This record gives sequence, C-alpha cells and structure tokens, in this order.
Amino acid sequence: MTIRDERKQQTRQTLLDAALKLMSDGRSFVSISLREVTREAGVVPTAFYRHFRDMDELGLALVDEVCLSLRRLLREERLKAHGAGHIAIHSSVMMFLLYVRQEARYFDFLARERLSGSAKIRESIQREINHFSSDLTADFRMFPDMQNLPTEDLQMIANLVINTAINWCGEILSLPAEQVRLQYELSMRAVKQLRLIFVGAMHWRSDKGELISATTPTS
Amino acid sequence: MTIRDERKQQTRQTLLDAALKLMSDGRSFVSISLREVTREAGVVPTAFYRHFRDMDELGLALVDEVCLSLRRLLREERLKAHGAGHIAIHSSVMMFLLYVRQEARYFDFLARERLSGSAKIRESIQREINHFSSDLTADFRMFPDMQNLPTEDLQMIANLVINTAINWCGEILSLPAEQVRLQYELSMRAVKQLRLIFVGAMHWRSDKGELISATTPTS
DNA sequence: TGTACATCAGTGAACGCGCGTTCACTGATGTAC
DNA sequence: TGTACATCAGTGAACGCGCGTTCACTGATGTAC
Repeated sequence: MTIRDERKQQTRQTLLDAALKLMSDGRSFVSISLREVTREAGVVPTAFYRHFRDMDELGLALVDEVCLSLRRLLREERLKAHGAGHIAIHSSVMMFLLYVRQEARYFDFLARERLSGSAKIRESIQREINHFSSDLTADFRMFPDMQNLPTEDLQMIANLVINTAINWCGEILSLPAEQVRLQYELSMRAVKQLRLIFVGAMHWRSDKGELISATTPTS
Repeated sequence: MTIRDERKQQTRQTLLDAALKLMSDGRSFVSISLREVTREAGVVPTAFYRHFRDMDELGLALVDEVCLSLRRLLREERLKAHGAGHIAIHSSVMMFLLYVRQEARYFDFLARERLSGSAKIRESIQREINHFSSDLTADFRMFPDMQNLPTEDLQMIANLVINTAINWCGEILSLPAEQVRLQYELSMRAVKQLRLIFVGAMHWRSDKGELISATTPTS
C-alpha cells in the first residue's frame, strides 16, 4: 500500500461520508447530485470519476460499507447468545436500538433506500437482509421449543423478526434526537413486540386454527 | 359544478395519475420532475400551476387520494368482522394482498414514500398509519382474550400488525407480476405471521418472563 | 333568449441555473536503473 | 543513493441539457343584464 493508494482510499471514504452526510437530514440518495457530493467532500467534480463510475456505484459501495459493520455487530451478539445459551430479549433489543441511533446515518440510508433506491441498490440491500434472515433461522435451531418446527415456519418467524426490527429503525430514526422520552417508550414497545413474537413462536403449531373469535375465548 | 370546473378536475386527476404512472417502474417521487408529469399528462408545464403550487403539494394530494380509498376498504372489512364476530385471518390477509396487487401503484407510492419522501409527505403518511393503528386498537377490544390487556399493550400489538402488513406490501410489490407462485408463497407466509402474532397476543401477559431459554422449555 | 363583458384553464416563449460528462492539464508520488 | 521517466489523483474550463418559474397571451366557458 503506497502513500498514493492510502490517499486515494481517504478521498474515496470522504466521498462516501459526504454522501451520507447529505442524506442525514432526510433527503434520499437519488435526490443527491454528484456535484453536491464532491462539493461536500472538498474535491472537484471530475475527481469523482477516479473512484466511482457513477452515483449508482457509490450507492452500492455505501450498502457494502454499512452492511459490513452491521454484520460484525450481529455476529458478536450471536456469539454472546450461543455462549449464554439463551437470548436476553430486553438487553438485545436495547443494544440494537442504541447502535441504530449511534450509527443513525447508516441505518437511515438502509431503511430509506431499501424500498426507494435504484433497482440495483434495492436488490443489494435485500440480499443482505436475506442473509441476516438465514442466520437467524439457523439460530432458532438452538431453541428446544422451536427446533421441531418445519424450516418453513422458522423462516417465516425469522422474516417477521427482521422486518419488525427494520420498522423499529425507521421509527426511532424519525424521532428527534432530543426526544429521549419517546425513544425510551419506543424501545420498551420494541422489547414487548419481540417478546410477543417469541411467545407466539413457543405456542406455535403449524395446524393452528383459523379464527380469532370475538365470542369464544380460545386460550 | 360548471363544465369548466369538471374539466379542471379532470386535468388535475390526469396530473395525479401521470405522477403515479411515472413512479410505477420503481422511481421515487422526488426523482420525478414537474415537466415530466405535465408531459405525461399531455399539458404544457405552466398548466401545472393552475392545480398545485409545487410538486410537494401534488405529493400530498396523492397521499390523500391513496389513503382515502384504503380507508374505505378497511372500513368495509371492519364492518364485516364486527358482523361475523371474529376475524377470518386467512381470508382477510388474502383479500388485503389481492387489493394491494390490484392497486399496486397506490401502495408502491405509500410504501416507498413513507420513509423516503419529503418531510411533509412522510408526516402525512405517518398520520394516516397512526389513524389505522388507532382503529385497530379499538377493534381489539372486541376480543375477549385481549380486552383485559392494558391499552398500551393493545397499541403495541396494533403497531406490530400494521407494520407487518406494510412489510408484506413492500415485499409482494417487489415480486414480478408473473411470479404467481412466489406471490402465493408470500401470502401463505403472511397468513402464518398474522396467526403467530395473534397466538402471541392470546398468551400475552404483561409480566412475561425475560429469557427465551435454549435449554429449558417454557411452554 | 341574446348580447357584452369577465373569468380563467391552458399556451408558448423566454430566463437563469445546476447538472453530468468531456478534455487537456499539473505536479506529487512511484519505479527502474 | 541519485536520476530520469512513468503513473495517476486531482484540477479547471467548457459543453449541451432539462429543469422550475416568469410572463403576456388566447379563446372557450361563465355570468349579468
């Protein structure tokens, strides 16, 4: 790695950070121009092309960067859970939401571009989410209450958990930073939601009845 | 209502439809220009200003239009459920997802702009979602198994159900129209997810334990 | 009912602006001897 | 180690383009008498 290579990597990182910064007050990636990014990064517009073919390529690089750090975090948590032999729902959810707020720019980007980015970016994010989903499905095999369920059901539950977590991200990031009270309430609600899903999973049988009756209690 | 007013309303609707059409192949609202909309609608750019102050105002009008039709659908379903005294989960979910695919442009818009639109549009959509959430919370009071839960928990469950439904929308709309098999599988998974949530709700107690043990069954 | 004027939805030309991209360039860093 | 050339990250001028918005306009529809 020569000095020149190092400096090039620095500039590249500056461009990525500049794009995230421009998005941090609610703008979507597609609304940000190449010239804005270079202006924010302090280089001339044409320097952009030394690093990325176009804005789409920068977007994909952002997905990679953001997901890399997220994968690292989740792997650590998973190892912790395997070691302890259980999932501490409360602390896991709190840790996750704290991390989300700490890396708000990253999650803002993911949550926003997951549905509204270019086709390539959407696919790239969806691929990462599917990966997380597979990992979680595998983790479920640890739980005696769940390990006898068909894989299809485990996947269904993993999908529910991950989508729910993504929704927390969207909601907590839309709260103003100073509204600590609201953030706390949302966190408490998130803990309850995950607990409720696990309660459902513990009592889940594939042949569950169809109706939620309003007149005859089923419990 | 004069002839002139009628024609004006027609043009206004043409503009709204043009915007939705331009978004129907995955583009986000913010990436669509005023001139594109008028071009698609077959009027001159300056005619736009007879109907909307700017694109943001058109976006808010789209939210209103889309949510109005959705509210109508959900009200009918709610009356049906009240009449029958129960929620038929399977048919409710299938009906909902069929409607989502039928009105794909509308839901594409909502799902995409919910997180990535301008601040005003995001707030407007969130307000509608909160409204749906309140309605659902009220509906839960019908169920004997749930009516003794604190309001806070009912809200937590309603939030979970609605966010989950929103995720179905995002996922089913990202499937190609000809992939009927995948759409069916997603629908089946959706039915299971809603059932699982209700199973969790039936067994829900506010003082649920903390750990999902990997070694000691809790059921 | 017929006429004379008012309204106003839509037109068409024009503007200044930021955009993405091209090109030839500069000068610090890297490399071969 | 010192020198002479090669590389290439970043520069700066220039381009054509679509954009949002302004303005004065036209002519069909509405209204008052």
